[in-house]
Amino acid sequence: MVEKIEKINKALGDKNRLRIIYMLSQKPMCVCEITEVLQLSQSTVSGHLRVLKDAELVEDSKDGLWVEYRLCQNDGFLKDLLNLISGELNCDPEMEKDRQLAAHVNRETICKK
Amino acid sequence: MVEKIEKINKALGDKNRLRIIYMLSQKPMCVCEITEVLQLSQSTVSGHLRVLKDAELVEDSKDGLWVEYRLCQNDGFLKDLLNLISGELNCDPEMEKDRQLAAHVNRETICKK
DNA sequence: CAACCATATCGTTAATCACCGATATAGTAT
DNA sequence: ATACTATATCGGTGATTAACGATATGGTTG
Repeated sequence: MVEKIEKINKALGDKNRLRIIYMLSQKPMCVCEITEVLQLSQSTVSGHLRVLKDAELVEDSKDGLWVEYRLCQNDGFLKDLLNLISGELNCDPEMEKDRQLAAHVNRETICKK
Repeated sequence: MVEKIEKINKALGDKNRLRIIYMLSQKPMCVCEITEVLQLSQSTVSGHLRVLKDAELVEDSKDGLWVEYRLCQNDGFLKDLLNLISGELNCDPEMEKDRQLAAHVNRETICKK
């Protein structure tokens, strides 16, 4: 349906949400880790994740106190789309920076203060 | 660059622009023909086309009095993306309706009054 | 059960956006 | 040159959106 595609593209039409998608294409992350990398308020990040989840680009699960987010990979169309976009973002230096930060970020360390 | 992808997805994050993209995936069309199918004001359609052109999803050329729009197909990423989305839209009954209207619409007829 | 924690939701604000009618533009035809 | 025509641009309006701080939620731990 058009509305579905519209919603997906709207969700992907924001830089910070693209940053989230790109990081999640590397590994699942919890909200505090994503917040740490993006340097936005926790409520803003939570809002972005809601938009991505509403568009069924992302799904979540509990890990103790944390909520872990990961890319939805069931649908063929979605998988193709996310691969295409992640592939394109690979060349971006800003994404490279996020990727390195994301690789070293740790939920226990972040929340231990 | 992220900004480029962001702009493309923003452009595709609107139902009427998706309708335009889908019609153009069938054949090039001029503004008055697109306007006729979408049933929006001419200025609104012109605005949508500008957004699509700014995102380099679409290009235009003159045909006498008319301006004809077509999909950009040079870039590999863009081609893949547009194929993916047009393919998905194929199953949508609303798009099917647009396609039929678009097939029978004629610039001389529209402007002959 | 009480305190605590990570995350979600709420209320607000400033910015962006879709839409329209009216007008400007630039090319064609008379 | 003048009139006409298809399209682009302008100005305004109501709706949506990204951001924040403050607060609510609901599960975990003491």
